[in-house]
Amino acid sequence: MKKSTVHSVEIDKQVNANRINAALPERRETVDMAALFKALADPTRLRIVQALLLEELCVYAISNVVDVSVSAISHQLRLLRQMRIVKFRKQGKQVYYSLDDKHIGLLVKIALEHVRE
Amino acid sequence: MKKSTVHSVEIDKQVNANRINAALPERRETVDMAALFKALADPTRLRIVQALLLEELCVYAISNVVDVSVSAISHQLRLLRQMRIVKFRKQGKQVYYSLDDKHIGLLVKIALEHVRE
DNA sequence: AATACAATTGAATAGTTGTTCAAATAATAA
DNA sequence: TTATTATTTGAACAACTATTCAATTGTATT
Repeated sequence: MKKSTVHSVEIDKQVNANRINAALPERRETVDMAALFKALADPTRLRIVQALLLEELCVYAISNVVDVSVSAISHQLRLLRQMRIVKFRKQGKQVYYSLDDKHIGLLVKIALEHVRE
Repeated sequence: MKKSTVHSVEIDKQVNANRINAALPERRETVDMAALFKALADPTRLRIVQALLLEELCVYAISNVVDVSVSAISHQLRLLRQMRIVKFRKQGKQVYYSLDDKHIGLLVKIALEHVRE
């Protein structure tokens, strides 16, 4: 946090903190970035995204690939929809989901390289 | 999940699920990837990482930059240490932290591009 | 209209997470 | 040694998350 002392050492540290903060993204951007990472931070959601990187799939198919109940998948798809990571189109009784973001594939690719080292 | 019906439609869906799963990373890898994203999925931790991308910093300095208590920062640094995202060196009473991962910078860069659109 | 199928929704629940607070280490200075 | 500073640690707590279950909606088929 920050002490209320006013020694020059404290002031220096504050100046340094301000200097570094000035070089960082705005807080709002950092919060948004964290939210993006959070969308990929769950194995179920990440598996959904990985599958959709390959092809468009309906909810039931996703449920089969990920091996998680249709209801749980639907809940997670809602989150991914709200984050605008996936989009969907309805065809008959089915709802087909696909990726709605060009950066996701890159993020997933780099993360995979990371864990394979 | 998966129904116990044995109609050919069900079998087809299962075959499809297997085909897609075969093209995806192993489950263990997906779990590790999700853990990596999770490390970046909190504003406090992400801010720490962003700061360390610029320069090595001691705990107190990080606390000032991020504007979160030293204790909370220390707890988060422990997580980042366990994930091998940061490393540290001790110098006198202070502990200096720096990044220990070459992929992190790229992930953060792409995420920033994403939120800036 | 009635049935079946695909997907969504809301409530409930167990498990997880981030912070605070107080106490404990560790290293240095007096 | 005692005091001071930097950091870590553990317990506690509120807030959040992912799944399950039951009920519901929407669409197509009979």
